[in-house]
Amino acid sequence: MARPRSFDRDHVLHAAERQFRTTGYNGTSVDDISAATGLGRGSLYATFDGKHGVLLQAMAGYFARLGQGAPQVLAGPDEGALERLHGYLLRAVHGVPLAADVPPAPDRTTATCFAAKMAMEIGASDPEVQRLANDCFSVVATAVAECVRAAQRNGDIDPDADPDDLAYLLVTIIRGTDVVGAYGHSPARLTSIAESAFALLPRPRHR
Amino acid sequence: MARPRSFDRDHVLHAAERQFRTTGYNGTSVDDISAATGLGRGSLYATFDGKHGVLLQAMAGYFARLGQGAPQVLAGPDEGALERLHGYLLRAVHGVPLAADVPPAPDRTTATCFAAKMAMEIGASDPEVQRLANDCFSVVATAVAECVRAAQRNGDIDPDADPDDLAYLLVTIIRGTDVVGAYGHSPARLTSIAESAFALLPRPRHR
DNA sequence: ATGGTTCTGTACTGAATTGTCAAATACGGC
DNA sequence: GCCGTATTTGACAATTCAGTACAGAACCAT
Repeated sequence: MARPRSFDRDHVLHAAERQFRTTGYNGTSVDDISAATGLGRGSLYATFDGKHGVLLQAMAGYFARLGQGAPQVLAGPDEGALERLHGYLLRAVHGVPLAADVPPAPDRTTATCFAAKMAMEIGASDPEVQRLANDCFSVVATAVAECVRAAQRNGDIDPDADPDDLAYLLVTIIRGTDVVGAYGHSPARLTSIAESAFALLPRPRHR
Repeated sequence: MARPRSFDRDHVLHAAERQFRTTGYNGTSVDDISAATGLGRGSLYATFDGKHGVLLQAMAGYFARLGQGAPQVLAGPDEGALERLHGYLLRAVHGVPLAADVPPAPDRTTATCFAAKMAMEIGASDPEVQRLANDCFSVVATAVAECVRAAQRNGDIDPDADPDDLAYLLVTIIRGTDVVGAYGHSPARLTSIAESAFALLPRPRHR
């Protein structure tokens, strides 16, 4: 028995995420968020507790999408595991694959990992942001490691390799391409880097 | 016949770099720079043309250090090339090796690449920053590629591997560890990632 | 010593930003 | 149809910020 919300919470957070992506955290004012989301200042403070709250909840939403999308893309039968890994690596470079059917890359701004960008800017002085960002890393690394294990079971990756170490390395490479992309390199160059990484994966001894 | 400068230009730019590293570009005010460098606003504007000018010149100074340090650490006889690459990879993870004798790592803030941090924050909307950051990338990648070629000549790396592709991948990995470091991971974890990367380098076919 | 030139520090202005508040509004239950 | 409640809106004050201007200080050459 009261006035209901006139906005969709997830939609607002997604718009805020876009804004934070393009202008950074310290580079966006509350008015920017207000303009991007269509919400007034009052509503922003009442619902999300200001700029910082919007960021935390936007990151939480990103994490939720990631935690659902990454396993969905990487999980599956052992036979196709290596190929799934290959596809993930290539697509991740042009935008974190959140689902199998989601198109890969609009532009570079949306291609980089939101958590990585925020962690790089303010993670060192904001423990909550750092923790949320690391959660995003972990959920992806775990899904990748599981896929590596599947590929090992299928005989496509050297069984002596530590799947967790390999997963950390692969996700590190993907994050590295975010940085290289920020340098202005072309998507083709980033693809080439991802292919090089894939080519170096340790194969079984012989046969 | 006039009053000389009372400050050392490089020293000031280095202090500004530290400030930008810790609070980001948009997170630092001119007063912050003034406090960090000891220079008054007037001098800052007269000498560096304000905040943006300070950033550009600080990045130029970083680039200069990089352009001198990276080749110095990586260049040398073919015999030790692989080991130099190994050492560079391990040390780069804890701070860009600017010279052979410079100690590796104070803390994480100074360990990450200054150019990478600035490019990630404002590179997309600041072509000058993006270009300067990419110059930093290029000068390191070139030195790494040269070292890879040396290792190939010495029979330590598969001669069929493209040294430029390999160099891009290696530098991408190093930049990736900057991001993972921003997530809060321990130096030991970053070292482990670097070791994994080194272990995957393509060795010659056999013998 | 002295004058001219450059540097240094501070005060100032206009704009931007943050967080809060109160009045207006819209909806659901009765 | 009416009322209570939560949302929305816009405005407000206090602070911060960037960039400029100006006056004083320091130095070197003569």
